Amino acid sequence: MTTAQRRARERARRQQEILEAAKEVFFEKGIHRATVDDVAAQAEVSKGTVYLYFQSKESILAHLLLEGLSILLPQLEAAYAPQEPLSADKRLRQLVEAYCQFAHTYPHYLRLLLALDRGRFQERVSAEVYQEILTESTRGLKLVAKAIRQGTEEGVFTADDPLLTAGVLWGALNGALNLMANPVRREMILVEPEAVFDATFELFLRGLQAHNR
Amino acid sequence: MTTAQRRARERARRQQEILEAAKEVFFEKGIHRATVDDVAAQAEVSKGTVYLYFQSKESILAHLLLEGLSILLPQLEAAYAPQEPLSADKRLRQLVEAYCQFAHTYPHYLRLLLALDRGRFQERVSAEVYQEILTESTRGLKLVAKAIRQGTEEGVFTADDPLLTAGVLWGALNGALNLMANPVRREMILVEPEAVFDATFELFLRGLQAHNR
Amino acid sequence: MTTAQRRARERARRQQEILEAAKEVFFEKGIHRATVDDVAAQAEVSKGTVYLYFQSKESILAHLLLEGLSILLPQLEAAYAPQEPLSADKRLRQLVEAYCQFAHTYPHYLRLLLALDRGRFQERVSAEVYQEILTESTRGLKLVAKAIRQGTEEGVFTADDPLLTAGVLWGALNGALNLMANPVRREMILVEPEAVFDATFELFLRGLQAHNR
Amino acid sequence: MTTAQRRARERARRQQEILEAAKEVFFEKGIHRATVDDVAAQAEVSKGTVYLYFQSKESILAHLLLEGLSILLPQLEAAYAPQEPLSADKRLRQLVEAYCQFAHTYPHYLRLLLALDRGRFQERVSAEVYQEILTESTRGLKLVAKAIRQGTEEGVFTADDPLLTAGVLWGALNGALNLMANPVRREMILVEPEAVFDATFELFLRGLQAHNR
DNA sequence: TATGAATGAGTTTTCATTCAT
DNA sequence: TATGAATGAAAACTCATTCAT
Repeated sequence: MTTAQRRARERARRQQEILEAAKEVFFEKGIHRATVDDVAAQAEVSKGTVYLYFQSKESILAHLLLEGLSILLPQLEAAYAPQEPLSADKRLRQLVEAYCQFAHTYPHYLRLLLALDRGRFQERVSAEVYQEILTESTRGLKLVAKAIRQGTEEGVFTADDPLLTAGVLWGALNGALNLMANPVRREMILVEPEAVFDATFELFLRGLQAHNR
Repeated sequence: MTTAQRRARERARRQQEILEAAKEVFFEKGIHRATVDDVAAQAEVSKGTVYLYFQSKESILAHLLLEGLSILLPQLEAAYAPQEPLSADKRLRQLVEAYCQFAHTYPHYLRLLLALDRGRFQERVSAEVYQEILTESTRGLKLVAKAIRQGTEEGVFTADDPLLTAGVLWGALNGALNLMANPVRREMILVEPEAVFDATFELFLRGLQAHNR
Repeated sequence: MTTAQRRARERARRQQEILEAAKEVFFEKGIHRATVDDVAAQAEVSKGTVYLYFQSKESILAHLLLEGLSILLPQLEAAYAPQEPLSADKRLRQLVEAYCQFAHTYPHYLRLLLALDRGRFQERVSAEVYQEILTESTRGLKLVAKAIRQGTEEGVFTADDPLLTAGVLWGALNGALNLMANPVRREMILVEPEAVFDATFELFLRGLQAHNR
Repeated sequence: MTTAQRRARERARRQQEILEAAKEVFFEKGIHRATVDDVAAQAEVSKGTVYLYFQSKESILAHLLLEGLSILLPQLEAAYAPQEPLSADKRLRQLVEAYCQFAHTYPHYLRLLLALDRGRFQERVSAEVYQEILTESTRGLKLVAKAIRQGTEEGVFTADDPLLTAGVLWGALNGALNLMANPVRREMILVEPEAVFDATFELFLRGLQAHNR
């Protein structure tokens, strides 16, 4: 039992070490250019060992993604502050601020989240991991939806389908982030990235509040 | 003279054929997985011929992108309808509908546009092509900004910086499209893609119109 | 007849133009890196035309080589000065000086001559051209041999086989030129190229003159 | 420890095997026409494996060159016979004979040495390997220079700059070898290669000994 | 469990040469 | 005679993944 436990802990630690190395390498060289060799070298293990802990390069990516979500979600939950008596407006604002903060503090994780599309995750990743990514992502979205629902119940927001509206906000914010992540498009807009992010939320909020009409 | 003309036409046609083949292949296998070999095979020419018409794989992509823009832009311009006396509201709505229409009719081009980020275009593509992409993209955005400016001048919209606001709309709509393009996220929202797109615009418009406050 | 003549002249002129272009391109980009396309572009003709006048890239090279020889040989002949009453010593010295001069004035042609080995001339070039290269090269060598023979007849040189001795001189001088053409070896010797060339000849001459044992 | 040692030995052996295969292939097809695929096939390993042991095609060449030098140099050193009391004349003769012997026994390595010019070694090869080539080459030349210096000190040779004179000899001998390596030129001289080599040295030696005048 | 050697298909790109017009 | 589009065989190099030890 004890041995089994130590084994499991050892294994988890090693996996974490490799993940840490992958993070460094992926973020520095870019996901495409970084090779599994690079990851192994950075983790100071052999390439074979990497494959002992992860079934594929994509799988490493998926775990990294999960890690990003595991950072983001507590922050969103804290921002939502379920136990405090807060206005829907404030709640939403705090959620968005938390996301903005996350985008700013962990640009690499953000890039991963935004690029979620890319990899052939579904094919190359174990069903559990894929499921977990889905669950975690949804959790975030549901917090937003909950804040919106609160607003509609309090009569300050107008939204028929809170989950859809949360999706709209989520998409719009990501759209803003995506837009400004691209040099071509940045040349088009000519303001700092944050301005677009903020403007997006303000506009969205105004739309949400415009209940008459 | 006639010979030269025919030559030029032949050349243009062949280039178009290859582009068509590339479109097929890129859209079916995905940009990453499709190879120049695939393109050549699809176009029923040799690989060398492909390189006779395009300087690199990225260049093919860029031309495809340009083609997409050359479809989208006239539609946006028609939607804007400069010569007609239209309300800003209507103009904006028509622009967004045109974009939605485009997204629906040419999902492949859309994917290209949304994926613009990827490639290292700037490095692998002739300066002219890159410039053209930038110019064309900007033209679309400026139409949107113009409609918004008209609204502010007419007192129906509130927007300090029309170009920024246009960027917000553009980003938000793309965000919606992106969101729904991803199976993971589609599973999260549980409505059809168009609904998110429409909801995004309606919310944005309401925000724009909420001039008091 | 006249028409045929003009045709022939036209053809010769065109061939010369292409050769000129090839010279420029080969010497600037290096023989390996220069392509037939480059040559055609420089000559302002189509690639097909190049192949109308030369059977292969190697053939162009061979003709260039021939051109180099056609510059070098008159100079060697002038240096030999058959009609003047000259000492063998002087004659030889003049020949070597002429070669040194040529090496200095036409480094590109020299490179071609020294690299004669490289190409698969014999296979890719018409028998006539190959024969001509051989004949021309031999003519130069024979001049040197003649000067040496004169010296042995006058009793100032010791050389059993003048042609062999001429070959030795020729080889030694080329060896010196080759040696100094290479950066690795230049770092080894640490003097200017000309010094090695001159020293080679002086040593050779002394050896030639040391007739008493 | 033992494992590591065996690994290292295994690795060295494999590298040697590939080098052996490369030698065969390069020497048979010529350096230009031989491909890395050929080398891999000859070594009966995959192409990837070749690149596991050598960073580039040029690098293989460099190692081959180094191998040739590692054969030649001990023979030159033995020929110099530092501990024996020998006349400079004899020493030099032995050095040249050793070189001739090498040229005869290892014509392929010789070809590599003579063709050293070609490749862009400096760019494609690790600095260490390049340095080593330079060092080894220089060592041979210095032996020759030392013998010449001994001769000048003993008053039997006349040479202001022994290193330069050694370069002259080295260049002349290589020139002779080069000359006879080429079919075109061999047809010109009409004697066996060795004769030119020997004649070169004899003439050089006589020049060196002609101290009066 | 850990290693790292081995794989080999796959990638983009080049270029001498041919040939229909 | 001149054109230039088309060819397609190479070529060098990469890298995710496997597997014997």
